[in-house]
Amino acid sequence: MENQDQVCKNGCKAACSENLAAVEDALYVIAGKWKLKIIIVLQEMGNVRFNELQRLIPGISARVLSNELKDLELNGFVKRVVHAEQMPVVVEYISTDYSHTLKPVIMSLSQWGKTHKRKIKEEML
Amino acid sequence: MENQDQVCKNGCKAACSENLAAVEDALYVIAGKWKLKIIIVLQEMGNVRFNELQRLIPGISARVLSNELKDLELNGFVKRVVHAEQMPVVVEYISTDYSHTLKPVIMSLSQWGKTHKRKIKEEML
DNA sequence: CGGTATCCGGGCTGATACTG
DNA sequence: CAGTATCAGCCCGGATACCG
Repeated sequence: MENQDQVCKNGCKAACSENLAAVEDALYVIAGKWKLKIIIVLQEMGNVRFNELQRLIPGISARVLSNELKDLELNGFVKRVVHAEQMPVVVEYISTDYSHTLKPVIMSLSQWGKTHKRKIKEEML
Repeated sequence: MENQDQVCKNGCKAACSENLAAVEDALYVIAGKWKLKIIIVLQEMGNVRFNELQRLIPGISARVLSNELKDLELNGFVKRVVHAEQMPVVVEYISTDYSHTLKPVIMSLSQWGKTHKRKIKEEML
């Protein structure tokens, strides 16, 4: 029986580390306080300018927003569009098609966040 | 038409900030480099002891693991079980029922992580 | 408007050593 | 085994000022 147990545990370890690696890969790109939030806002609002973006995401500073946007652009989640025809220059950020592959992740997180908040509130009583 | 645009944008803002808040609530609890990983391992392995847990999660130090586990226990994701009958004392950590409500989140992240990795690999060529 | 440069403080972290 | 204590470094991120 000890043997059976061991066999099972080892099987679990394999499945486990596979999942672990996949989640790690995902987290590597979208982890952090702001990345997902920026993606959400851009997906829902369409095209957004820098300062408006900052206003829509409470608490983020210009420097951090700027850095995050560069990162997101590098990873193909965000496109930076410059309208040079206007003065002063207008810059807009839009979400890419690829960023929409994150929809399931965002939905499940949002869903869980809602039920979690409900649970917390009930516990307060 | 400018008006229509404005109406739409405002509608989006409402929906947006709702989603934003929900995701924020979720991230508040499970964000960070380790939390989800610990939960995954515990869910897949059943009961795991401290040092084994550390081995299963490459890169985590004892101090950090200890802190994360306390956090997770406080938030109801993990149960700490002490088997006092044995010497030296055996401590096991197990995932709670509530932690299983995160399954959809974990699955979507894992799924996305896999396809993302595939995409990255293709881009390398 | 759309950022960047610099300064600076605090917190997280790894390393190491230690305990019951 | 299952952690905790201490310390030093460093990176993140806020505040502020500034630029085209």
